[in-house]
Amino acid sequence: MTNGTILIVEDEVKLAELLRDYLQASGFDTELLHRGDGVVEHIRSREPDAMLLDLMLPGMDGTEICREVRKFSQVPILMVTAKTEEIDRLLGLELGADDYISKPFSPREVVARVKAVLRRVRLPQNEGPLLKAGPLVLNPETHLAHIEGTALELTPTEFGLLKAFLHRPERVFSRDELLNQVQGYDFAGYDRTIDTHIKNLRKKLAPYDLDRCIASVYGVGYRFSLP
Amino acid sequence: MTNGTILIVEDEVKLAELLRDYLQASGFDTELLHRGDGVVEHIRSREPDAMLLDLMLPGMDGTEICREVRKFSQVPILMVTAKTEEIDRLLGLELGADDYISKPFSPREVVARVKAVLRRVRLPQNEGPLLKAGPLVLNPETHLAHIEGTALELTPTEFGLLKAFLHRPERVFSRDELLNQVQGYDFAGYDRTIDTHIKNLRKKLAPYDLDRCIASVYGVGYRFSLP
DNA sequence: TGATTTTTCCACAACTTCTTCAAGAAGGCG
DNA sequence: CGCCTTCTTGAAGAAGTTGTGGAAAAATCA
Repeated sequence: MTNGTILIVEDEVKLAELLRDYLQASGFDTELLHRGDGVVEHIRSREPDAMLLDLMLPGMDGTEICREVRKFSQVPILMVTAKTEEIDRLLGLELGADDYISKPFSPREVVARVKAVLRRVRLPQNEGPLLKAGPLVLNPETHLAHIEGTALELTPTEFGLLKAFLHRPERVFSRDELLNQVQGYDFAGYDRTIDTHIKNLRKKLAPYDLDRCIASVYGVGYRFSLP
Repeated sequence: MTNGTILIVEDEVKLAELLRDYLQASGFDTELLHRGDGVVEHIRSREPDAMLLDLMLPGMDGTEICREVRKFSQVPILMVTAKTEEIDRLLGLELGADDYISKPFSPREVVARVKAVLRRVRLPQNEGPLLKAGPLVLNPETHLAHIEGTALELTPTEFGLLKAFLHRPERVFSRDELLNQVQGYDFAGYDRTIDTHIKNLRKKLAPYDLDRCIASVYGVGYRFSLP
């Protein structure tokens, strides 16, 4: 299995081959181009996973390539420039590159940054621990709740309740357990407080006909289950 | 704040003290050892940020120290040798040192090379690729922020906040997490300091209509998300 | 050092959420 | 069916959280 394919666009052949060797040693496939013209077509047809793009190229300028590619692809682009000072200028151009590396660089560093960019790009895909039940989706990380694409506005307590329920659907929770879960500590007050929260939660779920998913178990507590 | 702690291992006391003075003038903390034995233990317990290591030492040889240290630590080692010709031999030994300096040297040069080594070592940790969200671009390496081509003036704390946010958009950060992220350590004081920074950050983002990207999540913390 | 920037702290207002309570509805049981 | 217990629900005050301007303290720069 390969970590991905990296396109190297660099007119200094020796340098390009050095990068190729290092990237291959790290488990990447590589493709080499030594001129700027043809790069855009290459990306369109071969669809590499990332591109190392030298700024100064015969045939077609790196900035131009970047702009063209961004019209149709979000492929990660790492721009290689001759001088550190140039990076600020390039940033101002809003080319849409993902990283800028100035020469001279160590190949090891380049590999690290390619990996970093890929990691970042791929991150959003492997989603975190989502809690789902039918059309209902809870994301503990973002503290957002959705039903069929529309956001559900929940208070912290309501969110905590639903989280507990979705974590163990069908299971009956006593009021004490729910309070504990939601407050993080033992609550000494009125022991029917949770009823009110359940009420409010049901009200918010009602428009989606999900309020009846929260069933009360007489003398015991509450249970969440899909119809 | 100090730039780091440099361990100087050099048996000529006068020379060692000269180096110490120059390094301290450049903002480094220093530790001096005049014998080879005990260096390995010193590194293990004190964990300096880099070491200047003379080759010829009473007690334990520099090459031997280098090999021992490399068994457990990647601390940057700058080897100091009596003759230029020796460097080639040392290179052949594959000691794992990061730089070789031959006597006689100017203290100024040594400081420069210490800085260079530290920069090289720290780079991969500190900087990552560009952080982007919509029109907003953060460059962790240069500590510059841009929106639509114009620079955004941010204080270190504001930059750190935005960095944390852009690193994980959508995710909710608690105030503790944000403080930690920004200060690098646990902060015990007023627990709403972060609110003020958020306030200031929002103010700076407002001209671009990006202030509403920072949403407060009641009872939890703050979240950054594009509209 | 003095000037400037940055960070921290505070207090008040505005706002959101939580808790409490009481009355009525519904469930369980002989 | 009666009686008792448990649940639902609306309303209102209590409690907690956040936004904000501005001042004090600390750090940084020249």
